[in-house]
Amino acid sequence: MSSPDKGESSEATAVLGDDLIRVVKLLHAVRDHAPRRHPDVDTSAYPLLFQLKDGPLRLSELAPRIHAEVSTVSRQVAALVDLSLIARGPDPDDGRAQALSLTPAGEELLVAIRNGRDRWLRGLLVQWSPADIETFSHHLQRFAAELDADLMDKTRRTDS
Amino acid sequence: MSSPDKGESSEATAVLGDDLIRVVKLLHAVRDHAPRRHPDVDTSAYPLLFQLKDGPLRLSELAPRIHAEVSTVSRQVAALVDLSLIARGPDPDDGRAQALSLTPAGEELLVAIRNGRDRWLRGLLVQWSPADIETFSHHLQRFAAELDADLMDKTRRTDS
DNA sequence: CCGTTACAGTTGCATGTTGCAAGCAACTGT
DNA sequence: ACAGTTGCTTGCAACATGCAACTGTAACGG
Repeated sequence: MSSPDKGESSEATAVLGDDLIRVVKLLHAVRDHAPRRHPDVDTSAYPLLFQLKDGPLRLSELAPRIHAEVSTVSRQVAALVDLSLIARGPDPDDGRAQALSLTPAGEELLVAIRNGRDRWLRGLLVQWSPADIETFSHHLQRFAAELDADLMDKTRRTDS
Repeated sequence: MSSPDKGESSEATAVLGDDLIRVVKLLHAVRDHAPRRHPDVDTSAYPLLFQLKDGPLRLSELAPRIHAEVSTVSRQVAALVDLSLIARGPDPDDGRAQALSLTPAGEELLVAIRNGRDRWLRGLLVQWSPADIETFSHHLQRFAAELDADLMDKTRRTDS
């Protein structure tokens, strides 16, 4: 504590870890102050909407993508269907399954959310140079890829 | 979608936002696969330990730092006291308050957690150049600062 | 010096979310 | 046609959390 051992080259990742956690915590806290785009839609529903952005998905496909249980997602989907934000379509290949897709209202909400977040981020980073933003974005993307691979590895090992 | 409108300078933050959320989600998911350093300590207790790293704190000081209610933290603290990971000391200035501090066992656990996370991160970033890690860390730190300021601003405005 | 108000922390209660397991319906292979 | 599997829903119980009421201590004013 008394002597800052900056000399250790291994320290880099340690401090990175601290900041990583700090950012996660902060983002979580900020989320509670974000303006509501829709009175009845909780932020926990956003990931669902985002996943459906690129086309219909089955429930069983949707659940693992948001790292949640099927039963949980089933309930969340039910709520969003009641709000007419997503629709259950028939799956062409399987009568049991359902093809979940965004309704026009759902897409609209998704755009509103994304725009709002974008506006907020832009305000947050006004003082950043475009190059810095670019680099940060690139690193973040790469980091996400590493995480994804790591997680894939870990889940595969557990499922064995 | 068909035409990649990279020309729009505003697009940069939008994609950054997506990746940001993606990383948060992934980190959350990875957390569940992290090895347990202590059988009875949940990951939700880690923030408490980290906050006490730099010296004793009152409960009322600790709670806002981890963005939680006093009552919740009170229970979490009670659990950790039972495990002898943190200790309640008397506050020199105020008999009602308590000075929470890490016990030796608590510090030991904290070090173990931090080391484990560091090892994991280092493995995750083996293919990154030290320079990239450095830059990423720096940007992350700066981003955390922006977030902090934003959050401070928002909470202050709400409390008014 | 004593009474009143303010503050630190704890606990009871109600609420909301989650995971597991059982159940139902539909598909697949023999 | 039948057995087993798969996709999804729902009942149940456990858990964490926030709010409000409570206990005990300190600070303030007469």
